[in-house]
Amino acid sequence: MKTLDILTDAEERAATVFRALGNPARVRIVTELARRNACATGDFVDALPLAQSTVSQHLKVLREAGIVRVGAMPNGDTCYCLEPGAIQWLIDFCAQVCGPDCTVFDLEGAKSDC
Amino acid sequence: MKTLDILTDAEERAATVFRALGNPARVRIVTELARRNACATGDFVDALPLAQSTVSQHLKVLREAGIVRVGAMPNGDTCYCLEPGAIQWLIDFCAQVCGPDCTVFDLEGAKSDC
DNA sequence: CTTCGTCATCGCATTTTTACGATGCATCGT
DNA sequence: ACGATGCATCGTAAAAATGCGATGACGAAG
Repeated sequence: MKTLDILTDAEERAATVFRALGNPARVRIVTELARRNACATGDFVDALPLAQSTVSQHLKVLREAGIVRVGAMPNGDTCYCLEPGAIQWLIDFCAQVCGPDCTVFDLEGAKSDC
Repeated sequence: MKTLDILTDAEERAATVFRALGNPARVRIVTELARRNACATGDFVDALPLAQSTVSQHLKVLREAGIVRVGAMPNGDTCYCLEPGAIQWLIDFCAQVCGPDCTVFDLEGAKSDC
């Protein structure tokens, strides 16, 4: 993919986060994580019809996009949590793109140029 | 990519929209569209360091993901607008995933299992 | 020390995405 | 009728993503 260095930092980051979330397995991982607060890798392997190595890859993508964080359970097991603020940042980005109150212009609307 | 039919409809749609937005050029197209309300294809070609055919492809992806809508200017030229509600839907999805007030759990936080 | 359980990473095959030029196809002005 | 203009689509090449088994790393349990 072409680098496209005309983008703002926010746009660049948004594209990265969007891409990371743009996969069914990874969306599921995130929703699962939001629901259960913290999961071991194995939990995702159980919850998804994918091989362990594949799930691990997906977790890596989410980690590198800053959506997910690895930690350790009290018992020492690895665990994944949502990166605090990552989703909120995305929401803020979207809201800002759409304007203050997310006004979207309709083809029929008075504000439209179409 | 594996079908992963365990996903809810919302998750499925979210993954599609995320994927469509997960590209620098397409993020730029959307922000440009939000800023200028309506654009002809040529406007994007001017604004991006990409060939016309490539831009057209990106617009197709955004169309098929329901993020963008084609219409016609008063003078008959084609024009693109943001699909009303598409971004808002995404915001709502994210907000819902995170919980009512987007509570995100920190590794150090009292609510964390880590 | 050895074994087992839990993950990450590697290597590879397949599929998908991305980008481009070429081509087709309307519409507009002349 | 004719040549521009503005786009979409096609065909194709290169790059990236996806998925899996095999392998390695490493602490727990025995």
